[in-house]
Amino acid sequence: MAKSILQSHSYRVKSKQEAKQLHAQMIRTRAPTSLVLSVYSNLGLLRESLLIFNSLTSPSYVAWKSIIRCYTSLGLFHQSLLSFARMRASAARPDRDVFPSIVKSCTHLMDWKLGQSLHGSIIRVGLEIDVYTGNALMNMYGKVCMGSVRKVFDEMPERDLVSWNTVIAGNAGNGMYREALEMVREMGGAGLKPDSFTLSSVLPIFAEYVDVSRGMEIHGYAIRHGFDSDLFIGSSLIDMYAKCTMVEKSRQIFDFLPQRDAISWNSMIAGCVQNGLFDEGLRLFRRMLENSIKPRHVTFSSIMPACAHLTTMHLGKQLHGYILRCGFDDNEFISSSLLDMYAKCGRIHIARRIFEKMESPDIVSWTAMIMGCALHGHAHDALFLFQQMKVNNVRPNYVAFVAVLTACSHAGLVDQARKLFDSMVGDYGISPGLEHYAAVADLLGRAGRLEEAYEFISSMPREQERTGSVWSTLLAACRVHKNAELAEKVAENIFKIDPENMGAYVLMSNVYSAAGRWKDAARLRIAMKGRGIRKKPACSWIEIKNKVHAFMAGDESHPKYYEIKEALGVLLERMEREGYVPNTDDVLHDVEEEQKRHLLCSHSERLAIAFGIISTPPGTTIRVTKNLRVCVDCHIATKFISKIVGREIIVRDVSRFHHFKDGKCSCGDYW
DNA sequence: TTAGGGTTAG
Repeated sequence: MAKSILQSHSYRVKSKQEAKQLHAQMIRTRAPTSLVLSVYSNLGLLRESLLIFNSLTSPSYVAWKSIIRCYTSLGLFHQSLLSFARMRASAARPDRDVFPSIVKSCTHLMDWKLGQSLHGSIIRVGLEIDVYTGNALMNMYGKVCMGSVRKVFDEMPERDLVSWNTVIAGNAGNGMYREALEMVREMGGAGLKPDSFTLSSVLPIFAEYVDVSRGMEIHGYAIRHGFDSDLFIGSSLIDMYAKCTMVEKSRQIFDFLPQRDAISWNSMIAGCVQNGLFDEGLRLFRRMLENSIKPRHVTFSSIMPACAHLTTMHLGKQLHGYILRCGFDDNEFISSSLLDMYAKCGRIHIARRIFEKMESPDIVSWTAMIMGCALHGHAHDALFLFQQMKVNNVRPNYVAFVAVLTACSHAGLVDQARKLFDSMVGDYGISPGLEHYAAVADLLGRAGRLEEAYEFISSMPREQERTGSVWSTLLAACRVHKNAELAEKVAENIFKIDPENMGAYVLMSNVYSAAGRWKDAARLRIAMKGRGIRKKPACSWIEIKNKVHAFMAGDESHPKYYEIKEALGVLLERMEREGYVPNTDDVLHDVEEEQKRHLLCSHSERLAIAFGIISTPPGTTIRVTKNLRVCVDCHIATKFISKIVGREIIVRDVSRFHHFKDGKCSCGDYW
């Protein structure tokens, strides 16, 4: 009697309060305790469930089942498996409604051995035909062996929507995109319609393919079926559009989501950062915190590249502190992004320390570290790391070769680079891209092997990749080696592809000036003006007491301008006494020598360095960042300055770091 | 019993 009352009640119980009331009623009617237990466990009330369970001297099958399912649903997978073992020892036989939970626990704990033996038990008791059990098994195999997923799926006598979704997710998760999409089609043939689970497996595929038109088809389907306000679909859509470079669309979806969790915030933040909207990414991150959404580990690896690209150390350091407090510092993704940030912000030693603490660095960690060395001109460290990486059975990929070739190109290791280039193609079958060609071509050119460089660039198989920037490196080399003839040939190639290439105009006009062909130089400058082409303005900045001070070339707007100018005057006098001779080669303007000297002194990096010197105590390291390459004269001058004021001056230009100390620079004057 | 977001790029 009591039992039937309870059974009719139990599925309607929705709150703890109701459950308690029912419990009281059950005690009065002397209902079986295992039923009370199932009411509590279905609500995920572990404390209440355990109180009852532990009072049982010999728990029934129903009692075991309840407690196991309660553990699994709360994510307490170890306890769930432990209870299962105890249940078996007590001779209670497992049945259909306990296996799915157990298999799920196994899956989360990645205990594949136990999972397989469970599969054996399931077959022995003939439960492999059960849909729920089969689905749980497929889900487990989806994380280890797709072959087994197919096998279970093919042998299932009955399949439901979850079965299809599980196979599709398995295929998608294992990079078998074609198969996944094929199954979505087949599923329609079996009379089942894709639901929100299906879509959230499919959307990341189109994100990966950068196929926005098919992504939009899915978006349309989601709208028609009311899935577009689904939290999961929302983040997949945000991600898909962002990966297809349509961040505005991502933002629209984000702004209109009825609710947002940490993952939707993260998708949006990552979307901004991946598309170069670093400030916006950081703004959103702050807003996320203001909204009391706790960042997850993924959030940190998404936001860190923003600090790296903006070279804002103090922010990156704050985040590092946060990461340590959260205990996320052993996460590979976070470590890689952290070491990259430190390297890009000039702290190569900290980057190295983080790298060395990593248990098993993956290809990205190695590459970030190699790139960091390249950035700081530590070419031999980079080459050594590249070897070590291979010894550790990490196979170099496209990006790794970009990094190691960059290291060579920053140190003038031309033959090393050619060997690496050949090995990339011959040993690893990687087809070289623009970046690889650019690095080698740059090296050949600067080594004076101009014709070889010309042939090398001309050998690029894909014409569309022979861009202005690849040719420009050679053009710059032609200027240095004063080969006006080849330069003209190169420039012709550039203007054919990219008639607006401002850098090429400037370089070519420099080539003509250097060769004394003033008329030609003037002709080009007029052409530039006519086309409205202007040089990218130079800008340098320095962080003093967490405040960024920016200087443009010839900038007189800084409140301390007169002190800066005075300091530069004093420095110039001392530099000249030490033997400094201004190098006016880079000064394009047709002006008097005296004015050229003045122009050099007003270069943005020099203003920033002088401001750093007068704003910090003696001995403090000066760190300046510049948006273009350091000019030849400023490089010479900074070496003198470092010696005169006895300070280390670190300048990060657009491609690398220069560490100036005692009158020398870490780049060995090769940059 | 099924789902979404992450690190490296002259």
